[in-house]
This record gives sequence, C-alpha cells and structure tokens, in this order.
Amino acid sequence: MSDSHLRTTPSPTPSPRGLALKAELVDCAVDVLVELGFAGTSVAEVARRAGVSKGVVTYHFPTKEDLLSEVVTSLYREAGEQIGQATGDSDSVIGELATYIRSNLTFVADHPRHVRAVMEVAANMRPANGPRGGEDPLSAHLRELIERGQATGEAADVDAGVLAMTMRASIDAAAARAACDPTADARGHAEHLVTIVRRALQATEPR
Amino acid sequence: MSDSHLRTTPSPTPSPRGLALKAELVDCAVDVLVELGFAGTSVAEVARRAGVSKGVVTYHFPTKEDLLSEVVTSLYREAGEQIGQATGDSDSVIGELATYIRSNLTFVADHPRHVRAVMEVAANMRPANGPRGGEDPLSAHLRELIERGQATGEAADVDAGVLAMTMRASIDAAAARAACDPTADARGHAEHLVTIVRRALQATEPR
Amino acid sequence: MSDSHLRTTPSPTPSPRGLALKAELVDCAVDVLVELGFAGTSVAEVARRAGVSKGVVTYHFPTKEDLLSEVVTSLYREAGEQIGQATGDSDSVIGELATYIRSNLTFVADHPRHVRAVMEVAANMRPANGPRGGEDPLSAHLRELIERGQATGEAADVDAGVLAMTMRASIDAAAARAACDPTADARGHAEHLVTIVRRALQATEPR
Amino acid sequence: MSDSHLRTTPSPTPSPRGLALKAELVDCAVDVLVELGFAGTSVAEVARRAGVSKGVVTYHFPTKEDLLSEVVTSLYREAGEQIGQATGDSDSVIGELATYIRSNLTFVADHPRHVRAVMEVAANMRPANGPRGGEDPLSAHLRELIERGQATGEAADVDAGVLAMTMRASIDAAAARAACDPTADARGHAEHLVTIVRRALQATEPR
DNA sequence: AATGAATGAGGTTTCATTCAT
DNA sequence: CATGAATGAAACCTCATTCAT
Repeated sequence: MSDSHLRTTPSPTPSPRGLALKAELVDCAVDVLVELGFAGTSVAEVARRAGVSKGVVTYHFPTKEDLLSEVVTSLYREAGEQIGQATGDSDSVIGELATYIRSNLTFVADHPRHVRAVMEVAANMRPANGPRGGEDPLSAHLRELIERGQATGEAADVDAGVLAMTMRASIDAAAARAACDPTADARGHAEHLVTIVRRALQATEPR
Repeated sequence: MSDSHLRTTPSPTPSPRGLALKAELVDCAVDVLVELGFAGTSVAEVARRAGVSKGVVTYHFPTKEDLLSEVVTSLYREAGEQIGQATGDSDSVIGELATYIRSNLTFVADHPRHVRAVMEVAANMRPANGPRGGEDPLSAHLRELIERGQATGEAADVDAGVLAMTMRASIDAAAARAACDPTADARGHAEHLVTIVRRALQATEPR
Repeated sequence: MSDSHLRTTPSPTPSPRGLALKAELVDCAVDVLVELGFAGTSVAEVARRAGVSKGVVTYHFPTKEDLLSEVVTSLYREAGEQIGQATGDSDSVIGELATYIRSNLTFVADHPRHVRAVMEVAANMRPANGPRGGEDPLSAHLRELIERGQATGEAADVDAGVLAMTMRASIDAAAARAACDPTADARGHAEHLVTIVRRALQATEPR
Repeated sequence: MSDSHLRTTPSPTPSPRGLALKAELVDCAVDVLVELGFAGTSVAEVARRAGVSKGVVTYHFPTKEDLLSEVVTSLYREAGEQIGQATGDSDSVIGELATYIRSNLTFVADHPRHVRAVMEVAANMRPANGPRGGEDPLSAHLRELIERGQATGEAADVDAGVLAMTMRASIDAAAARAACDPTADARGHAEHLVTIVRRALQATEPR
C-alpha cells in the first residue's frame, strides 16, 4: 500500500479527465486523417485541432504510432461491440453472409469518418516486415463461410476466394464513399450487395 | 540542338535523350513507391536509384507532384492503349462487362508494380479541392453499361450503381493483391469475377 | 508541524521523512548518472527509479541543477567527514601526501559510483561564468604541501605545481577507472602512487 | 564514363568548396564544445557560429554523431602526422617516454581547444555497449614501454600500470588546463613531468 | 543539361518546469 | 506532501526546392 504509487507516464488507472482527453485526441486524429490524409497528418495538427499543445499529445501517446494505433484499436473495439451483438438468420450460410454485410455496413454508416481514418492508416502504416502477401484475414473468414455453404450444397460453386474478396472490397468501397459523401447510403448498399451475393450463390435451377 | 541559347526549363520539343531519362525516372519512382510506400518516397531516393543527382529529377519534374502525376498519367496512357484495343463480344452487355474485367485484370497482371504505385499515389495525393464526394468516373462507366443492359432486358434488375462499385472494388483489390503477392492470379480472378457478375445479372427465371 | 498553514516550498525544518526521501532521490540520481551518463539523466528517469512521481523530485529539488548540485555536495560532505579524520604521519610532508593519497583513494574505493556520478556532473555542468581558468583548488592545496616540504629541504626540487596536478589527475583517473571497472584496485593504486611520489620527491643524493 | 556521376549525398570526391566548409564546421563545433560543453553543443549552435543554416550542417554531416566523430577523427589525423614525425632518443626507454610526453604536450600546446573538444566528446559519447572497463589503450602503450625498460634493468621497479595511468592523466590534465587557460604552459608541464617520471624510474643507487 | 551546395520549413520527440487538485 | 496533467522550448533530422556553376 505504501509503495503503490509509481509511474511517471500516464497512469494505468487513468483519471476520468485523462481518459476523456485521450478520446478527444483520437477523435481529432480521425478528423485530420479524413481531411488531410495519412501523409498530411501530423501530431502538431492534431494538437491544434484539440486546442492543446503538442506536448499534450505526446504525453498521452508517446509516439505518433501510438496515437494512430489507438485510432485503429478503438474502432475495432467499437466494431466488436456493435457487430458482435448483431445476429441474423444463422441457420443458413447465405443468411449469415447477409447479416455480415448488413452489420458491417450499418457500422460504417454509423461511423463513416472513423472507418475512413482507419483505412487511411491501414493503407500507409505498413508492417515492419515489408509488404505482406497472402490473404486478408477478414476475407478469409468470409471465404470459409462460403465454402461451408458450398459443402452443404446450399451455395453454388462460384470461387469462394474471389467472392469473399469482392464482398470485402465492396464493403470497403462503400465505407470510403460514405466517409467523404454524406449523401451516400451505406445501408442501401448493404441491401443491394446482399442481393448480388445471393444471386451469385443461388444454386442453379436443376432444370 | 536547334538553337544554342540557355533554357531554364525542359525543352518544349524534348530530345529523345531527355524522354528516355524521364521514363527512367518514372520507373524508379514506381519502384520506390512500391517498396517504400508513399511516405517513404522522396526525390532523393528516386534520384539515388536512377543513379543521377537530385537536381536531375527536379530539372525534369520541377515539383515532386509533377513526378508522381506522371507516374499516374503514364499508367493511364499505357492502360488506355492496351485496354482500348481489347474487344470482345460487344454485342451483349454482359460480354462487354466480361471484356472490361478481363482487359483490366490482364493489364494489372502485366504491370503489377506500376499499378501498385499508382494506388499508393492515389491513396495519398488528394486533389487540392478537398475530398471529393460523388461517383468515381470508372464506376460510372460501368454503371451506364449495366443500365443499358437492363434497359434491353438482357440484364436483371440489380442495383447498377452498387454492382458497378463492387466490380471496380473487386478489380482494384485484385490489383493490390497482385502487386504484393507474385503468386496471386489476376487472370483467374477475372474469370471468377466474370462468373459472379454474370450470375448476378442473369435474368431470374429464363425457364 | 509547528504551524499548519500551507507552504509551497520544502520546509525549512525538514521532517525526517523528507530528509530520507531526499537522500533516496540523490541515490537514484547517482545511479542514473553512472548508468546513463549526464546526457541521459532526466528528472523523469530519476523519479521512475525512486518509484515516485516526477512532481516529487521537483518538489524537493525545484530545479534539475539543484538535484545534481546535491549529488556533488553530498559526496563532498561524506568525503570531508571520512577524509578529515584520516591522519597519518603528519610530521613529514611526504607522510602527509601519502595520507592524502590513501585517504582519497580509500574513499573512492568505498564510493565508486557516487564518485563517478560526480565526475559526470562536474564534466558537464559548468559554472555560469564561463570556463574558469586558473588552478584547481584541490591541486593548490597539494602544491602548498609540497612547497612546504621543499622549504624544509625534506622534498627535492621538482615543480610543485606539476606534481600536484599529476597527483590529482592520477587519483581522479583511478577513481574513474574504479567506478567503471569493479576489478580495479584503487587501494593498490594508492600504494603505487605513493611510491612514485616518494621517489619523485626523494632528495637526490642523500649519500 | 557515362555513368560515373552518381550520388546525392556529399560527393566522395568533394569540391574544394565543400571541403573547406566541412573543415569550417568542424572548427565551429570545436569552439562550441569548448565553450558550451558537450551537453550545450547543438547542431543549431554550430550552424549559427558558422554563419550558415542548420541544413548545411546536416547536409555535410547527416548526423550529429557524424560531426562529433569528425571532430575526434580530424584531431587524431593531425596528431598522427605531427607526433609521428617526432623522434627523440629512442635508444633508451626513458628517452622514449620523454619524447612521448614532449610530443604529446607540444601537440596539446599547439591545439589546446581542439584537444579539449575531443575530451569533451570522449567523456560523453559513450560506446553503445555500456561503459567499458579495462585499460585505456593509450595507457597500455605506455605501460608496455615502461615494462620493457624494467626488463632491461634500465628502469626501476615501480608499478608500470599505475605510472602509465598517471602519465596519461597528467598529460590530459595539462591539456584540459591549456584549453581553458591561455597562460598555461603545456611545454613547461612536459619538462617537469619528464623530470618526475625520470626520478620515479631512476634505478636506485646500488649503494 | 546536369551537379553539388544550400536553404528553411516542418516533423517527431524529449524534457524541465509549472500547476490544479 | 504528492500526483498527474499540461506546457512550450529546443533538439535532431528529413526533405522539397532553389541556385550558381
């Protein structure tokens, strides 16, 4: 008890004040990313928009990377909460795909700027070990879902990998659009995309 | 050579030598963009790879933006030439869409690095007049094509705008993949995407 | 404790608690100076090692310079106490010199880290009034001792100033060595240095 | 011949202009080191004294460490040239020691500021692998010289390591003094130190 | 046409210090 | 007494750009 007060960096059990400011800084970083792009995003600009000194930013986020990582992480956190509780017809694979698309694009419609900011970061903050090939994990999940449907005969035999990539790409494109264009209708996009996917996977009528 | 007085800007009737060097510089810029990303791309690095002094670069491209614009423009030029002469079944809309997909992804398969470089630039070098909303012109062209097919009854009544966006997004995603992952099969992607689009546009009950 | 109104500077009649903490902070500063060097010594690092917040340090030592000065002063205080009570053959000058060397290097052998820390500070924290020329006071004291011996004929006629500087330099070098290298033998150095000095001061032909 | 003009960093075959400026920058760095100390030495201050912009310094010395290293290296280069051609009585070990002392302190007397600057750098720019214990190589050379004399019986049996350290320390102390105090007499110091060393090594009269 | 040199703005980060609680 | 938060100056470094040769 006597020696429980260490630390010279932000406390692990942060004061509400500090917590609120951190969130505010992340918000400002999102704005800057969306409006000025990754290359145009500087710690100084974030501080300026938050109305604090540059030092405040580096106090809470010792490194620029820390700040941007938090932009990404906080979105994932929110997405996890919101999407996690979205459940649809999980009895059919096509139903699951529809739920996936809808919950994704609903989330996008609710947080267009944050989503765009994360895309900006993801596109530019490359992992240390060079550009990674391989399949995107989000697509991979979709692909497995599709393949499951194909195994049961519920879904037609189109290439699962390509369809998965296409779905993800379509969702991301709608997200990008929604972030820049307030008139864009992400939820409408979802419905139409569901239709497209459904038609693509429709078992061909055994004449 | 025609006249001997000093010029301080690149000749309006450029010498073949100068042209070749410009092309070389663009090539090197592509390499740097692919390997180091937009943020890592500096004039100095391009010059180093080209084996020339930094001054040479700024002589031919007064501004960094000029150089990067040329990276983009030259790809469009090449793409226009190669894709322009690709003709398929232009009697059916679905045939035209297939040709579009195939020629696009064939081009991507042939120039993966250049394509990746342009994506890098496009993602980061935003137009001066803020983020533009509205429909991407490439998607718009596809949408019109689809709508034409729907008008004739050849294509089913899925949302043309969403399908167009989805097609473009799928093509771009495959391009991004191909640029990073030499084992990726852009042409295979094209065929599978054609299938997906065909199924999506198939009139529902031809019975 | 005598009065209960707020104070904003450390109490003039410091509590034992405060005293102990100040000593602890000085100790930590010594550690940091030794391990990270002057340039690497920050208030934050000292606080971290002491397990207190940065504010505690600046509370007890309003200025970084105050802290480092205390590092120096406290060593001098300890040295004064320990060396002051060291007495040897004070009947002969050479005996006094030997005692000086031995007590100095004994002290060094007992406090190698603190000594190193002070050297780090002394080398970098220069007096406000520019670099001081002139004779180092410690050397001056030695010089006077030697000159006294020369006046009585006990010591040979070598240059007292140079010998004094040389002795001090040798002691400091041994101190520096001892601080970095735990295998160094400061006390052995003392004996050998005594021998060297004795030979240097030996009347030439006692015959 | 056509492709012999690479490089975007200072040319390996530098123009006389660049060479002169580099030397000037090193000179200014020496001044700053002497007057402001290691901790007070900033690239900006060096640039200010040289009357050039900060960028010029980092153009010629990409890193602060590069600049300081050059301060050290250039002194060693000059010292090597000047001391290398100093030859004295190399028939006796004591003669060699005297020559060593004299040539060292002559050099010091000729370049007091540069020497002081290098000491400043050496004291603070610690090698990456922590503080190194062990014997200083310069002392080691002296020790071997002394031991050689002892092997032949020319030199008395005082501890060679301690005497070597003491000689080096005395030389360095005189150098430090000379850099700050223009009235200091390094050459005089040399003569008196030679006397001290000679007496210390004098074979005791075999009665 | 081409080069090396120079510039200065701007970026990230560190840090001593101050202050409200 | 003690703390976490905030500040702003200054450090090093990168880089697009300009210019004399």
